[in-house]
Amino acid sequence: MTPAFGEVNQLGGVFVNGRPLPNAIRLRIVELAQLGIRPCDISRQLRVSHGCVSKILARYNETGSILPGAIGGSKPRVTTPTVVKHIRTYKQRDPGIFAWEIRDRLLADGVCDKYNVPSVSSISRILRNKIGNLSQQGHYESYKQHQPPPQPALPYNHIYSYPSPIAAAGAKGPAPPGVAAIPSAMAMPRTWPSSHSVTDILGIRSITDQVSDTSPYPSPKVEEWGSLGRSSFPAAQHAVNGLEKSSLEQEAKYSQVRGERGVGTAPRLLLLWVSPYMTYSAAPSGYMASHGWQHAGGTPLSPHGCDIPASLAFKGMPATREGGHSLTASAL
DNA sequence: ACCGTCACGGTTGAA
DNA sequence: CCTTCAACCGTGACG
Repeated sequence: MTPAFGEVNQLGGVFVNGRPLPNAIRLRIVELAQLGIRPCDISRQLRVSHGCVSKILARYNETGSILPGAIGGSKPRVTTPTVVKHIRTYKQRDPGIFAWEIRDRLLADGVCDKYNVPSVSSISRILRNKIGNLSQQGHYESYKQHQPPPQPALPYNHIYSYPSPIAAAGAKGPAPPGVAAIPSAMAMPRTWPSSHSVTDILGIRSITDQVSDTSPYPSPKVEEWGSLGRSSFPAAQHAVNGLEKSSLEQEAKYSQVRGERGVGTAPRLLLLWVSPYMTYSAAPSGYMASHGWQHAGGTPLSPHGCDIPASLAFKGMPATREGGHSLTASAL
């Protein structure tokens, strides 16, 4: 069951057990790190456990992606790409072929042996799910690729206003075959937006500016996010319209500005007091949706590869709009 | 004080 | 449909 509410960690941050942190936060972690802020301070500011900060940064350094890994599913056990290809061929040649006949042929043609031949039900599923009407769809390369998920149900958690666990870039492990792990061009984005103030970068720059919902910053760079994902980013669209409201409201009740200033140790930082919940605000989804994230939905360029999102060329997350949030910045 | 690592309890989604 | 199970998650604790 998807918990409607997250839990609160020791630092006061909200999280949903078992689910990835929202991209907005992940991104922020990387952004802050690139500003030279120490992980421990990032952890405190964003209220994310240091273990998590550490993990996200490590992953980012390794893969260039801020995205979480792909969750769930399973690798094909018998339904390998080769098998699928053969099945497709059989089906094309004889559209009326039965699953059991396909099975026999796989054996007869030596595509499979009796130990790894797919069951009839597996074959049926393959026909249904992967081959469908065979009119086109020639690609089977990415078994993990989500199909065009028709309006996904509500995302796991309204707290995370942005939709969907972006199926992540297979951020983990070795880059998928054939895909350069990190396209140098985007790998290590040191490109910062022209603005240099921390607040700008952090995205608080203008809560006020945020009113307009198209990105306040017609950033050319944001687009790079488009290369995001090997998988779809299905919910992006609907999220924008659908859920954010409610999630915002929900957040709103949580947000409160903390009076304290915590982080005693980092006098040099500009402290950003963001309600811990703010990061869960809707803004990011709007942001993403309005920029290229939708990529996903459509044509993942490189089905499994393009994990690498990209440069963080980001002009700062729109932190929040809608008044419900508390967000204050205080300098020390 | 900081940070890397990992057990834990959790979710997800293809098979 | 339903169940399995291996993938991933972030936290929290340890060293």
